[in-house]
Amino acid sequence: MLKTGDTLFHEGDERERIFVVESGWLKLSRTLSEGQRQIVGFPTRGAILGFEGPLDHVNHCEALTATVVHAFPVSALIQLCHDPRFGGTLLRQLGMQLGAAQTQLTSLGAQSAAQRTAAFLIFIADSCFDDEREFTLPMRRIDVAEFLGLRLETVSRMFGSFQQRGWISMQALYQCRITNRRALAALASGSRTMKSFPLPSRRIAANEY
Amino acid sequence: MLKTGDTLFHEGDERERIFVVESGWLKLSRTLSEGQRQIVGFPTRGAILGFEGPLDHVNHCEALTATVVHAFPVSALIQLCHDPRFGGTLLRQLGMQLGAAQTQLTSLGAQSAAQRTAAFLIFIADSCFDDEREFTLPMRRIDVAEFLGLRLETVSRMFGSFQQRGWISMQALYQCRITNRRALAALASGSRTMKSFPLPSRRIAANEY
DNA sequence: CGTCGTTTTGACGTCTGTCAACGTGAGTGG
DNA sequence: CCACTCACGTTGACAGACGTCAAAACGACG
Repeated sequence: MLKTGDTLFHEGDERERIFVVESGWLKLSRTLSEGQRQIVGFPTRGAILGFEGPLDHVNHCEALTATVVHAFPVSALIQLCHDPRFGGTLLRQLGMQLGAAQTQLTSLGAQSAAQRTAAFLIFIADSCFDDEREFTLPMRRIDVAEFLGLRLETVSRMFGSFQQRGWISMQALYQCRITNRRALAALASGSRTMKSFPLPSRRIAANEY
Repeated sequence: MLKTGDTLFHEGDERERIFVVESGWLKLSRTLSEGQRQIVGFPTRGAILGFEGPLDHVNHCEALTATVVHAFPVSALIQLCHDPRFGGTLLRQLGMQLGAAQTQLTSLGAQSAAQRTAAFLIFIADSCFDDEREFTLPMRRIDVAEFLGLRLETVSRMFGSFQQRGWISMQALYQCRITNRRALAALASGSRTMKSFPLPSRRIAANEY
């Protein structure tokens, strides 16, 4: 049981337990020698935490929202793995997390700032559907930036462009509604570029979805 | 048993088997809709291949050198997991691969072209020590570039800079010797930047390590 | 020697980072 | 209730790293 801002474990801590997330959002990050940070993921329900290295924790993990996690000693997880009911599930979950990390690799390595931001918005929207098409960003701009490998100013500009084009609308800083999913998806997939959507002279009506 | 250039599986293929690498080098990659590719890793001895997604292969996998892999049906891998002798090892291996992907994420998101290239050279050198301090790059420039999220021209320029500074020397296109590991490591760790190592006016002698 | 694929090198453009100023909203205390 | 502060976000001007495009060099192979 963690509340916003609580740290579950630090980079370099000796690993005593493995965690499985029951509910809520966390952020998993690494720090390079001189202040650069990279967020490697936003674990949520079902994620296995603390199994990325052989001995010590290689990531820092902190709660973004109120969060419930279950703790297991490493040996218990391995025991659990021998149980025919769970072993396969565990392996599969780790496989999924590996696949997700690789997807993020592709995004960081091969996509522009606009593409990454569009993909990110769609991903978050799909993960936390508060309402019909409105959702609450569980993280701040700086976290988005460090996840996407951008500067927060760049993220802010992207959010701005998307609003100008009428693709999203933001009632409050963390309240977002996607109003043109198709355009965002086209951008994220790379089938169109930002420049191929010229800036409209007028504000686009919110019903053009 | 694969030879250079053989494909082990394609992105989108139905997954029938999981593979464990016995020896050799492969490359694991993804293609985005419009021609962009990202290499997500260079699996070698010990790596588990094909477990990154729930059903179909999400990556393309191809041999860079002559390679030996063992194939298992998915169910067999899960059975193997129930065996106390292997379950823990399997989980740990997947955890390691996840950790490696996250490390690469950090590199792509937070480091400069020079840093990534330096870290890559050190990584490869440590993985394939043919000789004392000389090794054969198992992949071409384009593969390095797509792994590091750079253009091949940029990789070529980085190799060039490192040679000019006397940090590496290349007898042939794929024969590399690290002659100043400390400088490369300082660059990779971020404790110094490229600009803080001014270009020498003369060629540096190879014994300055 | 000629061809082909790969790598290197150069000139140039642009995306994104950097730095700085300004805006905004929440919380606090007078 | 309002002034003040502080953290966070937005916006603008500018610069630099890296991408893009094109040509030349290089090595392998017939």
